[in-house]
Amino acid sequence: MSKELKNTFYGNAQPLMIAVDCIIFGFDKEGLKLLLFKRKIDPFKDKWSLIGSFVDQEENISETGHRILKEYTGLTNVFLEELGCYGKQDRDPAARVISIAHFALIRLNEQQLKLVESYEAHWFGIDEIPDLILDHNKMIAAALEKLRLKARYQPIGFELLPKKFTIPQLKKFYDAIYQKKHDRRNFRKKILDMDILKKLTEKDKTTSRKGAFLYQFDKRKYNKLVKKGFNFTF
Amino acid sequence: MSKELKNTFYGNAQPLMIAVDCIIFGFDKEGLKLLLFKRKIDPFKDKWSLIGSFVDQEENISETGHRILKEYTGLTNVFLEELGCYGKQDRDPAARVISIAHFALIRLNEQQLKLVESYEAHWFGIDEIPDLILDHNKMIAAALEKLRLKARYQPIGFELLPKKFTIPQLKKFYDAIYQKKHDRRNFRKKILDMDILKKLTEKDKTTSRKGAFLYQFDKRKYNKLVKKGFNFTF
DNA sequence: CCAAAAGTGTTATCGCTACACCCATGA
DNA sequence: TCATGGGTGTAGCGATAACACTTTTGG
Repeated sequence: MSKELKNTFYGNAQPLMIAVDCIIFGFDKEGLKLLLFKRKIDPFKDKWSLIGSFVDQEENISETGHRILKEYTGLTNVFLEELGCYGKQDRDPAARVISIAHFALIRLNEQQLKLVESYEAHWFGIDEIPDLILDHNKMIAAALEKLRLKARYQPIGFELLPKKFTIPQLKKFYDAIYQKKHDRRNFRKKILDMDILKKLTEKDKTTSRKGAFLYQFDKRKYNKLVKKGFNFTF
Repeated sequence: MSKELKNTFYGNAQPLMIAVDCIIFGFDKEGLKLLLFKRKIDPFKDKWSLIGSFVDQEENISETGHRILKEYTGLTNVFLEELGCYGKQDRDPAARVISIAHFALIRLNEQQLKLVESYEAHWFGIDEIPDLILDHNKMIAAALEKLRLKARYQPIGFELLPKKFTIPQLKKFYDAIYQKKHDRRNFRKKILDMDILKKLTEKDKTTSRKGAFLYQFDKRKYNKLVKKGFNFTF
Protein backbone atom coordinates (compact mmCIF):
# COMPACT_ATOMS: atom_id res chain seq x y z
CA MET A 1 0.00 0.00 0.00
CA SER A 2 1.40 3.43 -0.88
CA LYS A 3 2.33 5.98 1.73
CA GLU A 4 -0.19 8.39 0.26
CA LEU A 5 -3.03 5.94 0.61
CA LYS A 6 -1.93 4.92 4.07
CA ASN A 7 -2.17 8.42 5.37
CA THR A 8 -5.78 8.83 4.37
CA PHE A 9 -7.20 6.33 6.88
CA TYR A 10 -6.27 7.66 10.28
CA GLY A 11 -6.04 11.31 9.37
CA ASN A 12 -7.21 12.66 12.70
CA ALA A 13 -4.63 10.87 14.86
CA GLN A 14 -1.86 12.90 16.50
CA PRO A 15 1.53 11.23 16.19
CA LEU A 16 3.73 11.07 19.27
CA MET A 17 7.40 10.42 19.87
CA ILE A 18 8.16 6.94 20.97
CA ALA A 19 11.39 5.65 22.44
CA VAL A 20 12.88 2.46 23.80
CA ASP A 21 14.84 2.53 27.05
CA CYS A 22 16.99 -0.44 28.01
CA ILE A 23 17.57 -1.81 31.48
CA ILE A 24 20.72 -3.83 30.97
CA PHE A 25 21.48 -6.44 33.63
CA GLY A 26 24.80 -8.17 33.97
CA PHE A 27 26.19 -10.61 36.49
CA ASP A 28 29.69 -11.44 37.66
CA LYS A 29 31.52 -12.56 40.76
CA GLU A 30 30.51 -9.41 42.56
CA GLY A 31 26.82 -9.91 41.91
CA LEU A 32 24.00 -8.49 39.86
CA LYS A 33 24.76 -5.24 38.04
CA LEU A 34 23.11 -2.64 35.91
CA LEU A 35 24.57 -0.60 33.07
CA LEU A 36 23.96 3.14 33.27
CA PHE A 37 25.08 6.02 31.10
CA LYS A 38 25.88 9.70 31.42
CA ARG A 39 23.25 11.39 29.33
CA LYS A 40 24.65 13.19 26.28
CA ILE A 41 21.81 15.55 25.42
CA ASP A 42 19.76 18.21 27.09
CA PRO A 43 17.69 18.30 29.14
CA PHE A 44 19.47 16.53 32.02
CA LYS A 45 22.78 16.43 30.18
CA ASP A 46 25.46 14.55 32.17
CA LYS A 47 22.99 12.98 34.60
CA TRP A 48 22.94 9.20 35.02
CA SER A 49 20.33 7.54 32.91
CA LEU A 50 19.26 4.37 31.19
CA ILE A 51 20.29 4.18 27.58
CA GLY A 52 17.60 4.65 24.97
CA SER A 53 16.71 5.75 21.49
CA PHE A 54 13.73 6.90 19.51
CA VAL A 55 11.92 4.33 17.41
CA ASP A 56 12.38 4.86 13.69
CA GLN A 57 9.52 4.84 11.26
CA GLU A 58 10.77 1.69 9.54
CA GLU A 59 11.79 -0.24 12.62
CA ASN A 60 10.03 -2.82 14.78
CA ILE A 61 10.06 -1.92 18.45
CA SER A 62 12.25 -4.84 19.40
CA GLU A 63 14.68 -3.86 16.65
CA THR A 64 15.14 -0.53 18.34
CA GLY A 65 16.15 -2.37 21.50
CA HIS A 66 18.60 -4.60 19.70
CA ARG A 67 20.04 -1.65 17.83
CA ILE A 68 20.74 0.09 21.14
CA LEU A 69 22.36 -3.01 22.60
CA LYS A 70 24.51 -3.54 19.54
CA GLU A 71 25.70 0.03 19.60
CA TYR A 72 26.55 0.25 23.29
CA THR A 73 27.69 -3.26 24.12
CA GLY A 74 28.65 -4.63 20.74
CA LEU A 75 26.45 -7.64 21.37
CA THR A 76 23.85 -9.21 19.11
CA ASN A 77 21.44 -12.01 19.98
CA VAL A 78 20.97 -10.63 23.44
CA PHE A 79 18.07 -11.68 25.65
CA LEU A 80 15.74 -8.71 25.42
CA GLU A 81 12.20 -8.51 26.70
CA GLU A 82 9.58 -5.86 26.92
CA LEU A 83 9.02 -4.55 30.40
CA GLY A 84 6.22 -2.09 29.82
CA CYS A 85 5.09 1.21 28.50
CA TYR A 86 5.91 4.44 30.32
CA GLY A 87 3.64 6.99 28.78
CA LYS A 88 2.60 9.57 31.36
CA GLN A 89 1.84 12.81 29.66
CA ASP A 90 4.34 14.80 31.74
CA ARG A 91 7.07 12.22 32.29
CA ASP A 92 9.56 14.14 30.18
CA PRO A 93 9.45 17.92 30.56
CA ALA A 94 11.11 18.34 27.17
CA ALA A 95 8.41 16.69 25.09
CA ARG A 96 5.65 14.12 25.08
CA VAL A 97 7.69 10.97 24.74
CA ILE A 98 6.35 7.50 25.28
CA SER A 99 8.95 5.00 26.31
CA ILE A 100 8.69 1.27 25.89
CA ALA A 101 11.07 0.00 28.55
CA HIS A 102 12.92 -3.22 27.80
CA PHE A 103 15.24 -5.24 29.92
CA ALA A 104 18.25 -7.14 28.67
CA LEU A 105 20.34 -9.85 30.28
CA ILE A 106 23.96 -10.14 29.24
CA ARG A 107 26.99 -12.13 30.23
CA LEU A 108 29.67 -9.99 31.82
CA ASN A 109 33.31 -10.46 31.05
CA GLU A 110 36.39 -8.29 31.15
CA GLN A 111 35.98 -7.24 27.55
CA GLN A 112 32.47 -6.04 28.27
CA LEU A 113 33.56 -4.12 31.29
CA LYS A 114 36.20 -2.26 29.30
CA LEU A 115 34.18 -1.62 26.16
CA VAL A 116 31.64 0.27 28.09
CA GLU A 117 33.96 2.95 29.41
CA SER A 118 34.18 4.63 26.03
CA TYR A 119 30.58 5.70 26.44
CA GLU A 120 30.93 7.25 29.87
CA ALA A 121 28.97 4.35 31.15
CA HIS A 122 29.28 2.40 34.37
CA TRP A 123 28.17 -0.94 35.77
CA PHE A 124 26.45 -0.25 39.08
CA GLY A 125 25.85 -2.87 41.70
CA ILE A 126 22.15 -3.45 42.14
CA ASP A 127 22.22 -1.88 45.60
CA GLU A 128 24.03 1.26 44.56
CA ILE A 129 21.88 2.64 41.77
CA PRO A 130 22.05 6.45 41.83
CA ASP A 131 19.17 8.85 41.23
CA LEU A 132 18.32 8.76 37.56
CA ILE A 133 16.48 11.10 35.25
CA LEU A 134 12.75 10.99 34.60
CA ASP A 135 11.05 7.75 35.63
CA HIS A 136 14.11 5.59 35.08
CA ASN A 137 14.39 4.53 38.73
CA LYS A 138 10.81 3.31 38.55
CA MET A 139 11.60 1.33 35.43
CA ILE A 140 14.48 -0.37 37.18
CA ALA A 141 12.36 -1.26 40.18
CA ALA A 142 9.79 -2.80 37.84
CA ALA A 143 12.49 -4.66 35.92
CA LEU A 144 13.85 -6.20 39.11
CA GLU A 145 10.36 -7.21 40.11
CA LYS A 146 9.80 -8.83 36.75
CA LEU A 147 13.17 -10.54 36.88
CA ARG A 148 12.17 -12.09 40.18
CA LEU A 149 8.82 -13.19 38.87
CA LYS A 150 10.35 -14.59 35.71
CA ALA A 151 12.98 -16.49 37.61
CA ARG A 152 10.15 -18.50 39.16
CA TYR A 153 9.11 -20.18 35.99
CA GLN A 154 12.08 -19.77 33.68
CA PRO A 155 15.74 -20.50 34.30
CA ILE A 156 16.93 -17.07 33.23
CA GLY A 157 20.32 -17.81 34.66
CA PHE A 158 20.95 -19.05 31.14
CA GLU A 159 21.34 -15.58 29.84
CA LEU A 160 23.32 -13.97 32.59
CA LEU A 161 25.75 -16.65 33.63
CA PRO A 162 28.78 -17.71 31.60
CA LYS A 163 28.25 -20.76 29.39
CA LYS A 164 30.03 -22.82 32.00
CA PHE A 165 29.25 -22.09 35.60
CA THR A 166 29.34 -23.70 39.03
CA ILE A 167 26.43 -24.46 41.31
CA PRO A 168 27.64 -21.96 43.90
CA GLN A 169 27.72 -19.32 41.16
CA LEU A 170 24.16 -20.16 40.18
CA LYS A 171 23.11 -20.00 43.80
CA LYS A 172 24.75 -16.61 44.10
CA PHE A 173 22.66 -15.43 41.22
CA TYR A 174 19.41 -16.50 42.87
CA ASP A 175 20.59 -15.12 46.19
CA ALA A 176 21.08 -11.78 44.42
CA ILE A 177 17.73 -11.81 42.68
CA TYR A 178 15.75 -12.74 45.76
CA GLN A 179 18.01 -10.98 48.23
CA LYS A 180 18.07 -14.05 50.39
CA LYS A 181 20.70 -16.65 51.19
CA HIS A 182 19.43 -20.03 50.11
CA ASP A 183 20.44 -23.27 51.75
CA ARG A 184 23.34 -24.79 49.82
CA ARG A 185 22.12 -28.35 50.01
CA ASN A 186 18.50 -27.67 49.19
CA PHE A 187 19.42 -25.40 46.36
CA ARG A 188 21.72 -27.94 44.78
CA LYS A 189 19.20 -30.72 45.13
CA LYS A 190 16.38 -28.74 43.62
CA ILE A 191 18.41 -27.54 40.67
CA LEU A 192 19.86 -30.96 39.96
CA ASP A 193 16.47 -32.65 40.34
CA MET A 194 15.25 -30.52 37.47
CA ASP A 195 17.64 -32.43 35.28
CA ILE A 196 18.54 -29.52 33.05
CA LEU A 197 22.22 -29.27 33.97
CA LYS A 198 25.07 -31.24 32.48
CA LYS A 199 28.01 -31.77 34.78
CA LEU A 200 31.41 -31.25 33.16
CA THR A 201 34.67 -32.82 34.24
CA GLU A 202 36.41 -29.46 34.62
CA LYS A 203 36.53 -27.51 37.81
CA ASP A 204 36.59 -23.80 38.46
CA LYS A 205 39.30 -23.14 41.00
CA THR A 206 39.14 -19.39 41.11
CA THR A 207 37.03 -19.20 44.25
CA SER A 208 38.29 -22.09 46.35
CA ARG A 209 41.18 -24.47 46.77
CA LYS A 210 39.05 -27.52 46.28
CA GLY A 211 37.40 -26.07 43.19
CA ALA A 212 33.78 -26.44 42.11
CA PHE A 213 32.60 -28.51 39.18
CA LEU A 214 31.45 -26.62 36.13
CA TYR A 215 28.04 -27.24 34.60
CA GLN A 216 26.25 -26.34 31.42
CA PHE A 217 22.57 -25.96 30.74
CA ASP A 218 21.19 -28.75 28.60
CA LYS A 219 19.04 -26.76 26.18
CA ARG A 220 17.11 -29.78 24.99
CA LYS A 221 16.09 -30.92 28.44
CA TYR A 222 15.43 -27.37 29.47
CA ASN A 223 13.01 -26.80 26.60
CA LYS A 224 11.16 -29.97 27.46
CA LEU A 225 10.82 -28.79 31.04
CA VAL A 226 9.51 -25.40 30.00
CA LYS A 227 6.83 -26.99 27.84
CA LYS A 228 5.76 -29.27 30.65
CA GLY A 229 5.57 -26.26 32.91
CA PHE A 230 7.26 -25.95 36.26
CA ASN A 231 7.81 -23.49 39.03
CA PHE A 232 10.84 -22.65 40.96
CA THR A 233 9.92 -21.46 44.39
CA PHE A 234 13.14 -20.12 45.72
CA MET B 1 8.20 24.53 29.79
CA SER B 2 6.71 26.02 26.66
CA LYS B 3 5.75 23.92 23.66
CA GLU B 4 8.21 25.84 21.54
CA LEU B 5 11.11 25.10 23.83
CA LYS B 6 10.06 21.49 24.20
CA ASN B 7 10.26 20.88 20.52
CA THR B 8 13.84 21.99 20.26
CA PHE B 9 15.33 19.08 22.22
CA TYR B 10 14.39 16.01 20.27
CA GLY B 11 14.12 17.60 16.85
CA ASN B 12 15.32 14.62 14.91
CA ALA B 13 12.78 12.14 16.26
CA GLN B 14 10.00 10.93 13.96
CA PRO B 15 6.64 10.88 15.71
CA LEU B 16 4.45 7.81 15.28
CA MET B 17 0.81 7.05 15.82
CA ILE B 18 0.07 5.27 19.03
CA ALA B 19 -3.14 3.54 20.02
CA VAL B 20 -4.59 1.55 22.88
CA ASP B 21 -6.52 -1.64 22.18
CA CYS B 22 -8.63 -3.20 24.92
CA ILE B 23 -9.17 -6.88 25.57
CA ILE B 24 -12.31 -6.83 27.67
CA PHE B 25 -13.04 -9.96 29.68
CA GLY B 26 -16.35 -10.72 31.30
CA PHE B 27 -17.70 -13.71 33.17
CA ASP B 28 -21.19 -15.06 33.71
CA LYS B 29 -23.00 -18.35 34.13
CA GLU B 30 -21.93 -19.46 30.70
CA GLY B 31 -18.27 -18.86 31.37
CA LEU B 32 -15.48 -16.52 30.39
CA LYS B 33 -16.27 -14.09 27.60
CA LEU B 34 -14.66 -11.45 25.49
CA LEU B 35 -16.16 -8.28 24.07
CA LEU B 36 -15.57 -7.71 20.35
CA PHE B 37 -16.73 -5.02 17.98
CA LYS B 38 -17.55 -4.61 14.32
CA ARG B 39 -14.95 -2.19 13.07
CA LYS B 40 -16.41 1.12 11.91
CA ILE B 41 -13.62 2.47 9.74
CA ASP B 42 -11.56 1.38 6.79
CA PRO B 43 -9.46 -0.59 6.30
CA PHE B 44 -11.20 -3.80 7.47
CA LYS B 45 -14.53 -2.03 7.96
CA ASP B 46 -17.17 -4.40 9.41
CA LYS B 47 -14.67 -7.04 10.46
CA TRP B 48 -14.58 -8.22 14.07
CA SER B 49 -11.97 -6.44 16.14
CA LEU B 50 -10.91 -5.37 19.58
CA ILE B 51 -11.96 -1.89 20.49
CA GLY B 52 -9.31 0.79 20.53
CA SER B 53 -8.47 4.43 20.14
CA PHE B 54 -5.52 6.63 19.38
CA VAL B 55 -3.72 8.21 22.32
CA ASP B 56 -4.22 11.93 22.54
CA GLN B 57 -1.37 14.35 23.01
CA GLU B 58 -2.61 15.39 26.46
CA GLU B 59 -3.58 11.98 27.75
CA ASN B 60 -1.77 9.37 29.82
CA ILE B 61 -1.79 5.94 28.21
CA SER B 62 -3.95 4.40 30.92
CA GLU B 63 -6.40 7.27 30.52
CA THR B 64 -6.89 6.28 26.91
CA GLY B 65 -7.85 2.80 28.09
CA HIS B 66 -10.30 4.08 30.67
CA ARG B 67 -11.77 6.49 28.15
CA ILE B 68 -12.47 3.58 25.79
CA LEU B 69 -14.04 1.52 28.55
CA LYS B 70 -16.23 4.38 29.69
CA GLU B 71 -17.44 5.03 26.18
CA TYR B 72 -18.26 1.44 25.23
CA THR B 73 -19.38 -0.10 28.52
CA GLY B 74 -20.38 2.93 30.54
CA LEU B 75 -18.15 1.73 33.34
CA THR B 76 -15.56 3.66 35.34
CA ASN B 77 -13.13 2.26 37.90
CA VAL B 78 -12.62 -0.84 35.85
CA PHE B 79 -9.70 -3.18 36.42
CA LEU B 80 -7.36 -2.33 33.56
CA GLU B 81 -3.82 -3.49 33.09
CA GLU B 82 -1.21 -3.12 30.41
CA LEU B 83 -0.61 -6.25 28.42
CA GLY B 84 2.15 -5.15 26.12
CA CYS B 85 3.25 -3.19 23.12
CA TYR B 86 2.43 -4.35 19.60
CA GLY B 87 4.67 -2.33 17.36
CA LYS B 88 5.69 -4.33 14.31
CA GLN B 89 6.41 -2.01 11.46
CA ASP B 90 3.92 -3.70 9.13
CA ARG B 91 1.22 -4.77 11.57
CA ASP B 92 -1.30 -2.35 10.12
CA PRO B 93 -1.22 -1.96 6.35
CA ALA B 94 -2.90 1.41 6.61
CA ALA B 95 -0.21 3.17 8.61
CA ARG B 96 2.55 2.71 11.13
CA VAL B 97 0.54 2.38 14.30
CA ILE B 98 1.92 1.19 17.59
CA SER B 99 -0.65 -0.36 19.87
CA ILE B 100 -0.38 -0.67 23.61
CA ALA B 101 -2.72 -3.56 24.35
CA HIS B 102 -4.56 -3.50 27.67
CA PHE B 103 -6.85 -6.01 29.24
CA ALA B 104 -9.86 -5.21 31.37
CA LEU B 105 -11.92 -7.37 33.71
CA ILE B 106 -15.55 -6.46 34.19
CA ARG B 107 -18.56 -7.91 35.94
CA LEU B 108 -21.22 -9.04 33.52
CA ASN B 109 -24.89 -8.44 34.13
CA GLU B 110 -27.97 -8.14 31.98
CA GLN B 111 -27.59 -4.40 31.72
CA GLN B 112 -24.09 -4.79 30.39
CA LEU B 113 -25.13 -7.37 27.87
CA LYS B 114 -27.82 -5.09 26.47
CA LEU B 115 -25.86 -1.85 26.48
CA VAL B 116 -23.31 -3.32 24.22
CA GLU B 117 -25.63 -4.10 21.34
CA SER B 118 -25.89 -0.46 20.41
CA TYR B 119 -22.27 -0.58 19.25
CA GLU B 120 -22.58 -3.62 17.03
CA ALA B 121 -20.59 -5.45 19.62
CA HIS B 122 -20.87 -8.99 20.88
CA TRP B 123 -19.73 -11.02 23.86
CA PHE B 124 -17.97 -14.11 22.51
CA GLY B 125 -17.33 -17.22 24.54
CA ILE B 126 -13.63 -17.70 25.01
CA ASP B 127 -13.67 -20.75 22.76
CA GLU B 128 -15.51 -19.13 19.91
CA ILE B 129 -13.39 -16.09 19.13
CA PRO B 130 -13.59 -15.39 15.39
CA ASP B 131 -10.74 -14.30 13.15
CA LEU B 132 -9.93 -10.71 13.99
CA ILE B 133 -8.12 -7.96 12.16
CA LEU B 134 -4.39 -7.30 12.37
CA ASP B 135 -2.67 -8.96 15.32
CA HIS B 136 -5.72 -8.89 17.57
CA ASN B 137 -5.96 -12.68 17.89
CA LYS B 138 -2.37 -12.69 19.10
CA MET B 139 -3.18 -10.05 21.67
CA ILE B 140 -6.03 -12.14 22.99
CA ALA B 141 -3.87 -15.24 23.27
CA ALA B 142 -1.33 -13.22 25.23
CA ALA B 143 -4.03 -11.75 27.45
CA LEU B 144 -5.34 -15.20 28.32
CA GLU B 145 -1.84 -16.34 29.10
CA LYS B 146 -1.32 -13.37 31.37
CA LEU B 147 -4.68 -13.90 33.02
CA ARG B 148 -3.60 -17.44 33.88
CA LEU B 149 -0.29 -16.30 35.20
CA LYS B 150 -1.89 -13.56 37.23
CA ALA B 151 -4.48 -15.87 38.69
CA ARG B 152 -1.63 -17.76 40.36
CA TYR B 153 -0.68 -14.99 42.67
CA GLN B 154 -3.68 -12.72 42.74
CA PRO B 155 -7.33 -13.57 43.28
CA ILE B 156 -8.50 -11.80 40.15
CA GLY B 157 -11.88 -13.42 40.58
CA PHE B 158 -12.55 -10.26 42.55
CA GLU B 159 -12.93 -8.21 39.44
CA LEU B 160 -14.89 -10.58 37.27
CA LEU B 161 -17.32 -12.24 39.65
CA PRO B 162 -20.39 -10.56 41.08
CA LYS B 163 -19.96 -9.08 44.56
CA LYS B 164 -21.72 -12.12 45.95
CA PHE B 165 -20.85 -15.46 44.43
CA THR B 166 -20.92 -19.15 45.23
CA ILE B 167 -17.99 -21.51 45.52
CA PRO B 168 -19.13 -23.50 42.47
CA GLN B 169 -19.20 -20.23 40.52
CA LEU B 170 -15.67 -19.41 41.61
CA LYS B 171 -14.56 -22.88 40.67
CA LYS B 172 -16.16 -22.46 37.28
CA PHE B 173 -14.11 -19.35 36.81
CA TYR B 174 -10.84 -21.15 37.52
CA ASP B 175 -11.96 -24.07 35.41
CA ALA B 176 -12.46 -21.63 32.55
CA ILE B 177 -9.13 -19.90 33.00
CA TYR B 178 -7.11 -23.08 33.24
CA GLN B 179 -9.34 -25.12 30.94
CA LYS B 180 -9.36 -27.91 33.45
CA LYS B 181 -12.01 -29.30 35.78
CA HIS B 182 -10.79 -28.99 39.32
CA ASP B 183 -11.78 -31.35 42.08
CA ARG B 184 -14.72 -29.86 43.96
CA ARG B 185 -13.53 -30.87 47.40
CA ASN B 186 -9.93 -29.84 46.99
CA PHE B 187 -10.89 -26.58 45.41
CA ARG B 188 -13.26 -25.66 48.20
CA LYS B 189 -10.78 -26.59 50.87
CA LYS B 190 -7.96 -24.62 49.33
CA ILE B 191 -10.02 -21.51 48.80
CA LEU B 192 -11.55 -21.60 52.26
CA ASP B 193 -8.18 -22.31 53.89
CA MET B 194 -6.96 -19.02 52.48
CA ASP B 195 -9.43 -17.35 54.78
CA ILE B 196 -10.31 -14.52 52.41
CA LEU B 197 -13.97 -15.41 51.91
CA LYS B 198 -16.87 -14.45 54.11
CA LYS B 199 -19.82 -16.85 54.07
CA LEU B 200 -23.21 -15.18 53.86
CA THR B 201 -26.49 -16.62 55.07
CA GLU B 202 -28.20 -16.25 51.69
CA LYS B 203 -28.21 -18.92 49.06
CA ASP B 204 -28.18 -18.70 45.30
CA LYS B 205 -30.83 -21.06 44.02
CA THR B 206 -30.62 -20.29 40.34
CA THR B 207 -28.45 -23.25 39.48
CA SER B 208 -29.71 -25.99 41.75
CA ARG B 209 -32.63 -27.01 43.91
CA LYS B 210 -30.54 -27.25 47.02
CA GLY B 211 -28.97 -23.88 46.42
CA ALA B 212 -25.38 -22.83 47.10
CA PHE B 213 -24.28 -20.45 49.82
CA LEU B 214 -23.13 -17.04 48.69
CA TYR B 215 -19.75 -15.66 49.68
CA GLN B 216 -18.00 -12.33 49.56
CA PHE B 217 -14.32 -11.51 49.40
CA ASP B 218 -13.03 -10.06 52.63
CA LYS B 219 -10.90 -7.20 51.28
CA ARG B 220 -9.03 -6.69 54.53
CA LYS B 221 -7.96 -10.29 54.89
CA TYR B 222 -7.22 -10.47 51.20
CA ASN B 223 -4.89 -7.50 51.33
CA LYS B 224 -3.05 -9.01 54.25
CA LEU B 225 -2.58 -12.21 52.29
CA VAL B 226 -1.30 -10.39 49.23
CA LYS B 227 1.30 -8.58 51.29
CA LYS B 228 2.47 -11.81 52.86
CA GLY B 229 2.68 -13.29 49.40
CA PHE B 230 1.07 -16.54 48.31
CA ASN B 231 0.58 -18.69 45.32
CA PHE B 232 -2.43 -20.45 44.03
CA THR B 233 -1.41 -23.52 42.13
CA PHE B 234 -4.60 -24.70 40.57
C1' DC C 1 -39.58 -39.88 45.17
C1' DC C 2 -36.09 -38.71 42.15
C1' DA C 3 -32.86 -35.94 39.55
C1' DA C 4 -29.28 -32.66 40.01
C1' DA C 5 -26.16 -29.95 42.14
C1' DA C 6 -24.02 -28.83 46.85
C1' DG C 7 -21.50 -30.14 50.55
C1' DT C 8 -18.13 -32.91 53.30
C1' DG C 9 -13.20 -35.98 55.25
C1' DT C 10 -9.44 -39.22 54.93
C1' DT C 11 -5.36 -41.15 53.27
C1' DA C 12 -1.04 -41.52 50.60
C1' DT C 13 2.38 -39.14 48.37
C1' DC C 14 5.49 -35.50 47.29
C1' DG C 15 8.13 -31.58 47.87
C1' DC C 16 10.04 -28.35 50.97
C1' DT C 17 12.80 -27.09 55.00
C1' DA C 18 16.07 -27.50 58.39
C1' DC C 19 20.11 -29.15 59.78
C1' DA C 20 25.79 -31.17 60.51
C1' DC C 21 29.57 -33.43 58.91
C1' DC C 22 33.30 -34.83 55.59
C1' DC C 23 36.23 -33.67 51.39
C1' DA C 24 39.86 -31.64 48.58
C1' DT C 25 43.39 -28.49 48.15
C1' DG C 26 46.85 -24.56 48.14
C1' DA C 27 49.35 -22.00 51.07
C1' DT D 1 48.25 -28.94 58.94
C1' DC D 2 44.82 -25.92 58.59
C1' DA D 3 41.66 -22.67 56.63
C1' DT D 4 38.37 -22.30 53.05
C1' DG D 5 34.77 -23.26 50.25
C1' DG D 6 32.57 -27.57 47.94
C1' DG D 7 29.91 -31.49 48.38
C1' DT D 8 26.47 -34.83 50.47
C1' DG D 9 21.81 -37.25 53.21
C1' DT D 10 17.93 -37.55 56.14
C1' DA D 11 13.95 -36.84 58.96
C1' DG D 12 9.71 -34.11 59.88
C1' DC D 13 6.14 -31.36 58.24
C1' DG D 14 2.81 -29.34 55.42
C1' DA D 15 0.58 -29.12 51.04
C1' DT D 16 -1.47 -31.57 47.29
C1' DA D 17 -4.16 -35.07 44.87
C1' DA D 18 -7.13 -38.80 44.64
C1' DC D 19 -11.28 -40.51 45.86
C1' DA D 20 -17.30 -41.65 47.26
C1' DC D 21 -21.09 -40.85 49.80
C1' DT D 22 -24.77 -37.84 51.97
C1' DT D 23 -27.81 -33.68 51.78
C1' DT D 24 -31.31 -30.67 49.99
C1' DT D 25 -35.33 -29.53 47.50
C1' DG D 26 -38.28 -28.33 43.32
C1' DG D 27 -40.76 -30.69 40.17
